[in-house]
Amino acid sequence: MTEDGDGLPLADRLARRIRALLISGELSPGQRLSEAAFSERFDVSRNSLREAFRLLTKDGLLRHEANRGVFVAVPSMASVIDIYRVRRMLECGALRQAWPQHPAIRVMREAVGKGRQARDEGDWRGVGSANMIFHAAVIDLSDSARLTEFYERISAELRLSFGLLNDPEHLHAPFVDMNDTIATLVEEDRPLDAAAQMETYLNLAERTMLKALERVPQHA
Amino acid sequence: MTEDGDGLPLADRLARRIRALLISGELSPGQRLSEAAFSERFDVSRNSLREAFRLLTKDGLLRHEANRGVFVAVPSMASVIDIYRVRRMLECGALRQAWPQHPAIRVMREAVGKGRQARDEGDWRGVGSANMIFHAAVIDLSDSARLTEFYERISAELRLSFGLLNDPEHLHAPFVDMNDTIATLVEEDRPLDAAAQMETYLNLAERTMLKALERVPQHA
DNA sequence: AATGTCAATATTGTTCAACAATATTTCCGT
DNA sequence: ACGGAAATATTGTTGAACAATATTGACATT
Repeated sequence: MTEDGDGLPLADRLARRIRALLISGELSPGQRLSEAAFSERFDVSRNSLREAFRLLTKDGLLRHEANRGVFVAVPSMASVIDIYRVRRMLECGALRQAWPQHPAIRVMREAVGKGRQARDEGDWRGVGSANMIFHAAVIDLSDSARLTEFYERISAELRLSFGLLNDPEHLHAPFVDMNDTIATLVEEDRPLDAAAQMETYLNLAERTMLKALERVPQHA
Repeated sequence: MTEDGDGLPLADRLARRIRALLISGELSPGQRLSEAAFSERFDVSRNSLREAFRLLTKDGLLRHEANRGVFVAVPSMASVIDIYRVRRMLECGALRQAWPQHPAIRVMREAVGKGRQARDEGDWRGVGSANMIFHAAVIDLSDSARLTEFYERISAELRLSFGLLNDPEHLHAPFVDMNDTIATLVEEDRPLDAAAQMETYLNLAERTMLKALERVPQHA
């Protein structure tokens, strides 16, 4: 189950591990990542670590300041707004041209089920996770490897923002039913309605997110 | 005028230089890029070069095979199809929500002018260049930094495919007038028509591209 | 106490040399 | 011509080194 990516180069594996730390919130936004400390921690050379840092910087998860080192990116309102702009473009676009027998719809439907169950059990983390799966599946409707990869990056960046919030998982809960509606609309071959519903969803989610972000103390 | 990006880290500057070689066709698809040869050529260490290679690999311009090295990516029909899928999503999406006073429209209009002039002078390279500017400006209509950056990557990848063709620039020429039409539709606040026109454009361009690619001998 | 200066220290940026692991080529016997 | 083993070259990764830049701390001045 735990695919470690053994064949991949060290830097890629490293990047993956650090990414996991980032989205799980074990590294806080703004925190400085010392090359010496991390190469020690992961027991790799500084050179290999630097390659990994570069990848994550390109993904927008780390920020690089010349001669000062790399820092965990600090999500801003601007970045959240931009990310939701991207999501509207990609997710609504994918839905609009969706075809009702597409295999990804099965994944969407399963994610809705998982989300509902998790919500009923009060498992907020599970709700969030099911939500991620749902929206990734929506992107898969477009059948584009490049869009899927790009969305992964955007999604990781958004999770960084969620990490700032004190009570992040509750945000997802109200959206389980909207996912259900969207899935149903696609299944019924009403792609335009599905896209419209997704736009409503994303606008609401964006507002909720920004509102929650507003009352986060420091952006330092 | 020649912004060398002096403040940037060496690896980034290197990546930029190599990228220029790639899209200008000085490095052919499939070609192997020896670490030793290139670190010699650019007078940098192997480590720095490897960092640059990693960035370009992430951009899809290079391919990395374990213990065998990096190669210039060989564009396939599949990649062209995927890229045009992305372009339809992004460019049509950007047009659909375009607002007639957006500053990017000025850039689009200027690009149309440049393209027309270049075409009339038989400057096919200029036509292609103007075309690039036009479509990048279309993306800018979305006001998303992340989409702009993503499109840059996609665009570079597509240029790699053009490099395979024997007579690449002629492909752009017929599209100058379509760009004009699209710009006009946006100016007249008919974003849906503009998007529809763009879809026609992209479908046609994709077919043309695939047809031209079909008669390229080796894909080795 | 607050501030500015300058040396001492730590960190990043980059290079180089080394070696293990893996590919590629060369050579040789059949 | 062919298969296979030895020789060679390349990548993967490490460690140390040093220059350039940033941070810290001590000290003197106001």
